[in-house]
Amino acid sequence: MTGERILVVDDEAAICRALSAGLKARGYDVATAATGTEALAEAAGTSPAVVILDLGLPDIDGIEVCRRLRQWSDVPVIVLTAEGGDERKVLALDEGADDYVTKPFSMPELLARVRVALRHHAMRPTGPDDAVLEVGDVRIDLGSRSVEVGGRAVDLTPKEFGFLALLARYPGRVLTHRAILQEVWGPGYGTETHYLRVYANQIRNKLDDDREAPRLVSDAGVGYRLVARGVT
Amino acid sequence: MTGERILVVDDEAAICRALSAGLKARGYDVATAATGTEALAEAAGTSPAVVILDLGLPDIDGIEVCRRLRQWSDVPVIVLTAEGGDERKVLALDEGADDYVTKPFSMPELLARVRVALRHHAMRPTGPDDAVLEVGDVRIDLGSRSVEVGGRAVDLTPKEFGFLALLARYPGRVLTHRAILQEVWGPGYGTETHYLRVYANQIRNKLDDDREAPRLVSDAGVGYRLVARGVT
DNA sequence: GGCCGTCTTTACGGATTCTTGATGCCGGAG
DNA sequence: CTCCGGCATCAAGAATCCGTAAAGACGGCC
Repeated sequence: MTGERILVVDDEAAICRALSAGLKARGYDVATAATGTEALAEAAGTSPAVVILDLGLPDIDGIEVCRRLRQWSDVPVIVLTAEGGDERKVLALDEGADDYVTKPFSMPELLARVRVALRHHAMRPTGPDDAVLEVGDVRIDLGSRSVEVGGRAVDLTPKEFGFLALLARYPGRVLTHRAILQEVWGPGYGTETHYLRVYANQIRNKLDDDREAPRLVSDAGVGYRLVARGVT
Repeated sequence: MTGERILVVDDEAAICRALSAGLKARGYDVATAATGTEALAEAAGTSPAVVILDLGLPDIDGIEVCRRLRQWSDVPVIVLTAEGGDERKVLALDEGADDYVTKPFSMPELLARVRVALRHHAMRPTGPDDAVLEVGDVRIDLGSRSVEVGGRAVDLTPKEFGFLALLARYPGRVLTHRAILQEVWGPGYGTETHYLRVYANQIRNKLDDDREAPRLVSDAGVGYRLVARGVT
């Protein structure tokens, strides 16, 4: 098969089959998973271009799957579920899902949404799922959520890691206060720029950053960016 | 603090109002348009971060609006409509829409989808925020917010950078005092032309500009413009 | 219940940036 | 020639932003 790889996650075999058939007919390469753990393993192993995810999984909650996926990958996730509750919907979207379709769904529509997801995927910043980011001597492993600088392991808290990993995805580029807050802390944050000062400081301490030429640069009134050591 | 700008396009005033209220309550900056031509003009003029588009417009078909928008902009478009037909849905998504919500819709869900759109837009590599502008020997990197003239790095304050970057976006063209003030200082400013003299002077100093043939030219009584060195 | 790591909040000093006022220059209008 | 408006320049006070430390709040874990 030459098409993009799509991972279908659903515990009902009938739906899995129906989706697979429809997707394969359009030339996609389909993999399936029936449980959350299976889905995460599959995603890590085969790095699909799109994930179609049912929320009603037997082992892990679907939203939790989405959250874990987002920790190391930005593969587009289309949630597909029977539950119609607003809350779940909003939660899923805020936790990293890119789209949300309720059953019963129409196959043409789903296919169109898959195409949208692939379109987004195609114009992504860093190449295909890079689980390890490197900026200068800072090495960030998104899979194991570990960081080392110059070979020395550094232990960061979740928020610190999110902050640093976000900046590392766009090396040298300024990310605004607002963008960082909304991505790391979640929507609804956007004005608490004070958190950023506290965390930037903590990160600089842990990275053993030079105060005169820090790797984590702050642009007054705008935001922060991460640069290789010694570079502007 | 003013949030992201969102353009709402709908010919029913009631819906427009409802959407505006909900969005403004979340801190967004909302513009509205009731027709397709209006929408396209508004989008070109104010470059919103997201467009919410009703398909049932009086003049141009919504999908056509979407298509034309895509010819020069990659702003996320969320289609919002009463029509439930699959074909229209698929067509809209394939013509560049990023999401499709059918009425009646739930406000929390729509807001969540707006957040998804903003997330995508913010993380875009080659957005309008990533260009490198060059005017003569002045090089302006909008991504890292750095400036260099003739290879020498120049460090500007946020307002100085905003001033210079704005002029550089329209090389050789005059921007009026009012236009510059409103763009860099924000709406509500427009008469404080004195700021411009101070900042124009500071910028000229930092660029090491020749007083006889400055790169940053002031047109008496009108405004300022940026030209390549030695050119009128 | 007590312990511990993490997140949130408060406080303050110092540096940068923005604003504002004063002064001098120049060219055009009266 | 003199006055006046717009511009350039300088300088100082005000406001803002950043860095830093440390204490309180919260939640998970034993």
